[in-house]
Amino acid sequence: MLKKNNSELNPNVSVDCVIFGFDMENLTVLLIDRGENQFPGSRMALPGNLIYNDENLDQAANRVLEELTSLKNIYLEQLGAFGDPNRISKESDRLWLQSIRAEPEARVITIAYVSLVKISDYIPHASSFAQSAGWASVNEIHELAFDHYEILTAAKEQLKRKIKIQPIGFNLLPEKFTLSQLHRLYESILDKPLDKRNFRRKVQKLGILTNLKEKQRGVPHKPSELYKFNEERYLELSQDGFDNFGF
Amino acid sequence: MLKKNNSELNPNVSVDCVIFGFDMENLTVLLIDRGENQFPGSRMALPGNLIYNDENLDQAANRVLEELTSLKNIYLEQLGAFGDPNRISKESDRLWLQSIRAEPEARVITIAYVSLVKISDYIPHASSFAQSAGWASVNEIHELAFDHYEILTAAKEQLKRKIKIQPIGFNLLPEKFTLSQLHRLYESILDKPLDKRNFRRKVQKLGILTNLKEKQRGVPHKPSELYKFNEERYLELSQDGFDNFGF
DNA sequence: TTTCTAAGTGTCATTTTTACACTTTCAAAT
DNA sequence: ATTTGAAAGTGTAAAAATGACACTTAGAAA
Repeated sequence: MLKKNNSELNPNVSVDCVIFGFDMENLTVLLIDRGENQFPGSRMALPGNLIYNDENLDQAANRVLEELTSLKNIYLEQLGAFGDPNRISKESDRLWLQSIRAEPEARVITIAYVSLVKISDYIPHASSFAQSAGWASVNEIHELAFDHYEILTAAKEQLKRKIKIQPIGFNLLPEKFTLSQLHRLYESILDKPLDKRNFRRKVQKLGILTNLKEKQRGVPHKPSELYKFNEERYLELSQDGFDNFGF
Repeated sequence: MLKKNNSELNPNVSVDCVIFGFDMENLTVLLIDRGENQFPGSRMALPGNLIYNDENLDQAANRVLEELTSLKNIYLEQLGAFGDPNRISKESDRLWLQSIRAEPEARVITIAYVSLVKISDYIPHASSFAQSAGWASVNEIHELAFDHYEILTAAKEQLKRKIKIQPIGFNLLPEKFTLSQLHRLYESILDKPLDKRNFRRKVQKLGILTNLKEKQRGVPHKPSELYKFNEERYLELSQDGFDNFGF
């Protein structure tokens, strides 16, 4: 194989996944740990990998997501491309690439994806080159490998924007959930308090929740009623331009 | 130079630009013409080109935009990445690539950008490989080269979404414009009629228009007052979370 | 039976939205 | 000079949405 320097190579293209979860307290994101000693300061990274030559970008993201979480048919949406020529040139990042990539010096342009998963469905397990993987509270993260912090920030903004317009938040909750859980989810994504009564009124008026007529059990306070997201109803309403959750 | 087939090559990465204009009647988009005979059905394409190895994606988009329109400091925003392995495999598209690319068989992943320009500022001229370039009414376009029609569709949707939230529409109008022109612009982007009085009330209440106290001249009807976009005022208002144009 | 905790509930004032039709001003034509 | 055509510009009332606000209830645990 011919050795080339990076200016002779075409760029590599990767996908990186911002996989959000919700632990009933805070918005969380799935990170891989690159190991204790080698990468001081930014051990953690978003999961991602190079794309295959015969798959499209969505397929690549789904594949990487499945390799990481064993989850299929998950909400997944492209965030955008990140391609600064220097995005991989921090010394610790270069060392890591040397250990995992065939062309460690090549420029890497990455396509970021955002995914929302029910945290309960996810069985954490390390992937090939991650020493471990796990959830971290989004607002406790201040540094990540490469430009992943920038990607995470953009993902949070996209999520804020989208959740006001489409009922994607349900992807983060279990099948059965309480209005209070939904309320806390919106507060943690929008990062501001929302009035309880106004929130409930608004959500209920949308008409896309089914009251399961079933109560929480075992909680040391008044038990909440359980609801589920009514997708059929949502699709009906979507027909005639229903696009505002307005929080 | 070693000859490689496409599965041995890393992908090429390009930028394609969806450059919107407004001719006071309809939303338009800048297309290049690949020539009469060779590419029946889809002569027209979005302007775009391969990125350089030492520039980031935004720089590449700005460069390509300037090469095409000689315009600088233009509203420009990333739309997303399009990377289907077959996006360049239509026969007519392959022929064209053979005439302009060093690696015509390589997979090309493109990063699409959306740009808004004042049509009056643009002096159309053909670029290196375009026989000509010019504006086309967006809703008269039904086919384009590669996956460019798909990109255009996504760009229209992004524009619809954004114009409801940020005052980017002003980028499409001349410095001085009438409320009716702004009204028509919004109608043509949102592709639905908007009530004249309600539209005016809403826009005026925003407080980001300066009335120039100056009238249209020479029109065969009551002349309109002219306005300009007040950017300073907009930035002030943006401070405390002003983000809804709500049309 | 008391205590703790979160669930659940209604009203009123303000703002926003929607629907709707006639008068005004200019240029061009007669 | 007068008429005509064409778009500019203007107000109101009813309905809907929003925002602010505090007490009662149901269950588990002590």
